[in-house]
Amino acid sequence: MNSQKSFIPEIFKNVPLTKKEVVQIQGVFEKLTLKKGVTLLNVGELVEYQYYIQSGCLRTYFVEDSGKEHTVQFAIRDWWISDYTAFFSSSKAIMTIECLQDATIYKVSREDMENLYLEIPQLETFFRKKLEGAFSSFQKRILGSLSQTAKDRYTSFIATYPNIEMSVKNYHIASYLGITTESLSRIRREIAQN
Amino acid sequence: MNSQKSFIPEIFKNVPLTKKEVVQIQGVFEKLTLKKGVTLLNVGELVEYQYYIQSGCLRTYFVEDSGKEHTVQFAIRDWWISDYTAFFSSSKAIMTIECLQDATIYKVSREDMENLYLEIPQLETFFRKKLEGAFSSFQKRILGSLSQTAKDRYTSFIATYPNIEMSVKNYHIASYLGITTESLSRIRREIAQN
DNA sequence: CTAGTTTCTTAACATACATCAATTTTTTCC
DNA sequence: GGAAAAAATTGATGTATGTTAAGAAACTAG
Repeated sequence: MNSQKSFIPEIFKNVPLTKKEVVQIQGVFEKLTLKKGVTLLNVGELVEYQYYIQSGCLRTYFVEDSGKEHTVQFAIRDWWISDYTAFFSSSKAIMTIECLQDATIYKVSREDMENLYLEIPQLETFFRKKLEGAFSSFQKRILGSLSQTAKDRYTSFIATYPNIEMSVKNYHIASYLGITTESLSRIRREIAQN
Repeated sequence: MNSQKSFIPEIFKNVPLTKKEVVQIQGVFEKLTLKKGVTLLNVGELVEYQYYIQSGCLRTYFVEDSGKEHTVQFAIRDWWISDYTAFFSSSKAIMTIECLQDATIYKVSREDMENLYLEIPQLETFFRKKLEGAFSSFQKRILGSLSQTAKDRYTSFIATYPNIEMSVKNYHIASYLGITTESLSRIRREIAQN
């Protein structure tokens, strides 16, 4: 039945794993295919899973009382996504995860991962390092929001994430940068002119 | 000589450690006492250490070309501090760490920690969970900067970190919130009046 | 291919916060 | 305890980005 190559070595690149370990890890992952527009996680739901993106594009966003949306994270090929604040504390989602482009993803529960860490410590190291990278990115984003104009933040965004820019709407980018779609439009015009 | 109780169980609260492990860990930590005003890390220096705060108050800040300062992190009792982006990648500091109140701290190198992780996996779990918490805080801060007014961010700040507010200058808080000291002053007046 | 819907753009006006320039208050330290 | 330095406050004015409202452009689905 299972003639296709395992996706596990692809996810855990550079992590040395025995065949037995690959099978064991594979057992706790579940494949999902998502259509554009689908909601993967709703506000108020218990967040038990995080998701590895094999293809497609998703975003996590927060909705204010006023109805305004704020994109916290985009994810494309080889990224992970969840409402991490809720995931880490096994609590209820305050954010929504939406599929922006048809996607193939793998889900895994926090509980299963924590159990695997005990048996395969290099998995914990793998995720710790991912987390260190994400921490640095967030810090950079905070610094940007403190020190850069909207135009500079947009320019950095498209330079840093050209693949994301391609697959999302401008108003998604605006809600990630913390500006209105109208302001982004003006910024784009300004950039196009000069 | 060493009649005082080890500080290690205090740092790694809730981590089960044998006496031998405590001694081993203790061997890679070094105690420092800092006077208010001292700079612990300068821009351009290789970042090999992170620091655990036993008492006192420090901050990490970034200086723009224009000279404007942006506080990225405060740290008080039982917090850790570093220029983490540089620390995680063993590269050069882009930020400065400054002592704001006389402090007693413990420093440990990334290399020593990574080696300890291999022998004492529960230390890696401890730091991974710290990192998860820090990740959530950063996410919350990004959401705040996207969705809240300066006044709301200030109110949240003093509610969340009353102990920090006590030990730092208003202009430090302003530079953390991403506003000028003049704006913070107006916000404080407004709050005092109502 | 066309009608309807979604997304993007533009313009006029509003507002939160920044800037500049004093002045007052608080802290430091001899 | 008083002079000097540092920090906080205040007012007048400027600016980046938001808001509202409309229309143009780009998709989507029958």
